[in-house]
Amino acid sequence: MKIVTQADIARRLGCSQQAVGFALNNYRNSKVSLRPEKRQLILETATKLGYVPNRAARRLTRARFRKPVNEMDLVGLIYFGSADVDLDPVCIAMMSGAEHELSKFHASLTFVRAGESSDWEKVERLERAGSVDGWLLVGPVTDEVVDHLKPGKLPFVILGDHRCTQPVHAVNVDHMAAGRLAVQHLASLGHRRIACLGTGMQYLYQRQTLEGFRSAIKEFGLDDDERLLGDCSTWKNVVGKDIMDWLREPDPRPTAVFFSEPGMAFELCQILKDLGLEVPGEISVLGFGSPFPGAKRGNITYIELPMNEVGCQGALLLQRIAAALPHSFGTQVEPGLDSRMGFSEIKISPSLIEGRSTQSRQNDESKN
Amino acid sequence: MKIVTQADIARRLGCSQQAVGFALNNYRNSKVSLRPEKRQLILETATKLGYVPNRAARRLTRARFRKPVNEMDLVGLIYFGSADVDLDPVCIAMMSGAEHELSKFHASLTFVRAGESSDWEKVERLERAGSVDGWLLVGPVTDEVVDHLKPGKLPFVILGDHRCTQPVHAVNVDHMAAGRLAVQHLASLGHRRIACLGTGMQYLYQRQTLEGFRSAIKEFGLDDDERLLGDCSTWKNVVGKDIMDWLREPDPRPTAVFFSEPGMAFELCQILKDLGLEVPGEISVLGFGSPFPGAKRGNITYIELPMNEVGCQGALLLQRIAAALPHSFGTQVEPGLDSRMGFSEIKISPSLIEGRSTQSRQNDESKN
DNA sequence: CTGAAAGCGCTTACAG
DNA sequence: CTGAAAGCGCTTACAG
Repeated sequence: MKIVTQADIARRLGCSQQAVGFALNNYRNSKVSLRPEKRQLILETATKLGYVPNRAARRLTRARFRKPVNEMDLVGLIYFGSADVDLDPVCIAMMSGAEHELSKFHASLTFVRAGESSDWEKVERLERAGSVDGWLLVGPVTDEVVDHLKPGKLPFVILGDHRCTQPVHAVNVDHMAAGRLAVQHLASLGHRRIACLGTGMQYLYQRQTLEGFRSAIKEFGLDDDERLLGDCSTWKNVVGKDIMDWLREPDPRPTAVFFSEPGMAFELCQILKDLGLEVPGEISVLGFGSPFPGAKRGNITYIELPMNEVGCQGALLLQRIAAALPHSFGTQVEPGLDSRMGFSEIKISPSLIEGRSTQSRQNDESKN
Repeated sequence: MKIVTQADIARRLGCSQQAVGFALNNYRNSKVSLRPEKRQLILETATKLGYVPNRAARRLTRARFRKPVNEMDLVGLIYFGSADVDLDPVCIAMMSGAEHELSKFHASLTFVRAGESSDWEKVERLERAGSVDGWLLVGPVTDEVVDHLKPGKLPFVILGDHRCTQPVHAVNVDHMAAGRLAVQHLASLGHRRIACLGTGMQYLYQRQTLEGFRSAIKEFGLDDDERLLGDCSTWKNVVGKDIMDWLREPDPRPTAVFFSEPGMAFELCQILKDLGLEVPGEISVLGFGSPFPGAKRGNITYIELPMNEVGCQGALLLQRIAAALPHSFGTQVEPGLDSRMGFSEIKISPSLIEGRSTQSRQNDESKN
């Protein structure tokens, strides 16, 4: 594969190499001007010859002018997690989304796994080798991690749940909204007694989901009964046992259950069936999460957590931060996005995917 | 972060920049020679100042001499799979292994998702931008994919199962050996009637596993009974139903079941329990796969498919192929690894992780 | 407005 | 043996 250069195009058209570079890149501070037709001709020739800017050369030139990156072409995704545990599918979904978004502006994503502290060397090497323009962080990111990254001066954005107390750029799913959406949907179907079954309050997302759930219950004036909030953290071991006990407890029984833990609603439906409860006839089930095994299989209504979208937005935010860094020349800095810029905490709204597990009886019959 | 260059080191020591480059890289054809002490001094200074070779500059220099890569620093992993399906954990495990191995020689891995044909543009752009040194391919790789990649002249290695008919460099788990290992382990525990439960013969790995299983059954002179080979492709819908029927069918009943599909042995144990069969008292269970949810939870003996290792070995193979490409100068080419080199099909052996689901009764009691 | 030049950091070829 | 130079492809500053 022959590498096509700006010089090749210039030779071909009998113009200067600089004119080609200018036509292709629109150097912001260049005093060069080109007639539109000529510009057009250059662009056409470039595509015809299959010109792709050489990343290495660009990078090297950047180094010369000690100019911070304003168009990233390589973003590193640091995955924090021990090497002997399988990669979290949620993190992988975010990675996938980020790659998709980056590819739109011809940037790519480098995967870096950081399991132990010695892996910081990898990260630092990439920074020193000048081959990465910014970082996306996924996993249990702590203040310590952030402090480690700051001296490198590269922009970074945290994707998903994290454990930082200092202000950072971050993108995550709006878990409060998810809890609220669950209630809102079930309430709109006429339910007034809605149960919420989770696996504890250990993680922030669990507390946030529950908070959203409870505030919506109050807001809509539904049954605010403590006994409707269940915990099934042990269900993995004793399949169904504790859940059955809990389901028998509240009187009257709820007409709908929101299962606020990703991906287990399918099993819940089985258990309800075993208990002799018809879904959705006697009890509606609303699931939660993405990726969600069994959602299609069981045709379950669920709240989708768009983790791909978190990755996409993270990549975009990183791009924005980079574009806002001060340039070496006098271009106007995008207002509010330079060093005085506040840190962005972007929240992505969940959406609801309708299945049959929340259909009212009439609808169910009319469709059969 | 200040970038430290060879020139910085040279200035500091009052020697030539070329001497520094030579000390650090051992340019193979250079006529330069250095006194060991001087060399040592340079290396020490380099580490003290935190010197890391600038990738972009290296790449650019490579372009000058039109020399094929012999030390890769950026490998692209192309993941073939539709964008709306979650990433396969098996592929992700291979990616993780590859990244780990690459990081050992200071190379990194770029993730490229190719779901539709338009994504070829991404791949080609990376090649034309000169920013990738080789490819690792995961997913349903076909001859068509390979043909698409060949003109780029970059070395590539396929990881895991694929659908190519032409000779390629590939690394995969040895599924035949997995089937054999299952029988061997159970036979060594005294079992003579071993069942094998899978989910069909659709995929090559399924046929291979079964082939290994059957050949070992014959080899060890165990019960070679067709009825011991079960299929539960429908079990996802009708939990347990068909499997129960099948388990009742052979008479006498098997004393052990090898579940030849990744990751469902835990559920199988539940079903056996429901059937009133004690594990491992009345029937032993041997699982299969990696990642394997529930293996630890259920303390199940299983055959581990080391997908990480597949990734590692793939990265190493790619490195070897690159190193064997002809150089522009007269260095000896590693024998048998240049263009006349055969294509490598590396098979990684699975290993067995012992749990309690295959313990004999005596052992079980003695441990309680 | 256009063209020639400088130089990023590196590896190699060439001259003393 | 050592040193100065060439040049990869690009972006920017400088001169006509």
